[in-house]
Amino acid sequence: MSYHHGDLRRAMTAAAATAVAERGPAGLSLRELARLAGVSHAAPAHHFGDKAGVLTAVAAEGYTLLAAALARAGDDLLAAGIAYVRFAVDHPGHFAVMFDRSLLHGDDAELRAAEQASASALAGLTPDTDAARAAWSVAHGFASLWLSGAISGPDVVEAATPVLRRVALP
Amino acid sequence: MSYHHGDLRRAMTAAAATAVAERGPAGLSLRELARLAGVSHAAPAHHFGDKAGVLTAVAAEGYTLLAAALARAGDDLLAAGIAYVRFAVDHPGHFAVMFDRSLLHGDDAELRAAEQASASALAGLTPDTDAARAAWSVAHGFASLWLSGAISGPDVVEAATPVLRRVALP
DNA sequence: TGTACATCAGTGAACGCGCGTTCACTGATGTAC
DNA sequence: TGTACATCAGTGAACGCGCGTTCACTGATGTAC
Repeated sequence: MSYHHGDLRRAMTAAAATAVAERGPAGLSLRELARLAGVSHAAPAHHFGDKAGVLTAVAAEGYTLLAAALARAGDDLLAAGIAYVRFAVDHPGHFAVMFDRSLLHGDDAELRAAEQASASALAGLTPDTDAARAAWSVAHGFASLWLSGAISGPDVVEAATPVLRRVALP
Repeated sequence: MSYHHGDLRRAMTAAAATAVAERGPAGLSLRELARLAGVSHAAPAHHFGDKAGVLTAVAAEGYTLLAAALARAGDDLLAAGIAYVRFAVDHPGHFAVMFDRSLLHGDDAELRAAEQASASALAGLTPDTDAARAAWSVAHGFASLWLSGAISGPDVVEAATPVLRRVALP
């Protein structure tokens, strides 16, 4: 690795997401992040300013990934719900950070844009607000409970499908 | 206030719940907790051992409160859902800590008993696992999204009712 | 093709701070006699 | 009723540690000529 890392910013958001997935947002420090990325302890601040800056970048990345996953599901409520749960389980570090505004720079432009993208993907699923909220709530709740270990089983999708179907059907 | 506080343990869990509600579990330190309770910095360790001990006590209290709230709802799925959401919104500090096992002493006897109590209150609502999971998921998801600000409105119960009803109806 | 220079990503030493932990202690309470 | 003693809740000084922040720096890259 040369003096100029080349893609340090990306390497650090990836390391941050992994660390958050393992020990929660509380456990992350800029110095640990630097260690994980194999870089001096002052480097993270150079790119992100502070810890909230790092987590904001992770959250923005998360919203972008989520929006893409939802878009792939088209207008099928059940498929979207499964995509949502799968996203949360596959990217627990991103998921943990996305819905905790107190950890983020809420006015960050990149974050806002990414949020907007996934919000409209969600809203596009159904014109009925309550139906959309119900679909979002089950998917979000199931994902959270699964991640916390409160609901468990051999396979997430298999466990989630019958639960999501109770709301997805018209 | 005398040398012996008298009910310091209770005062500290209450202060901890408030602090967690305001700034999240990450923001809490034993020294801050001592300050909030107006007591020397070594006192919290005397009662709880460490930070996880404090949060475990808060979580146990939360599960006990939740079990009581669910019991009051009887076997009405919708009423139970509303009670769940209300509990989360009224006790955000407890709620934030209850579902993050990494913050707790998972083998604490008091915690396990309280969890057991609210688990059986939940399981008693319906014999159908998927229906119970769906009800739990919507309530949990709605409460989480509301607390994060992702869903908002003038009144929680008013907003939650039509959403919960989509799952509560047989 | 070669040299000079600007830019900026990343370094590393230094600092002050809040933290958790330890430990000998002190003051209040309850109990035995 | 009074004294002696055990218990334990809470104190406060001291410690070492990891943290974020600052800042003068160094090395790599790109561009002008």
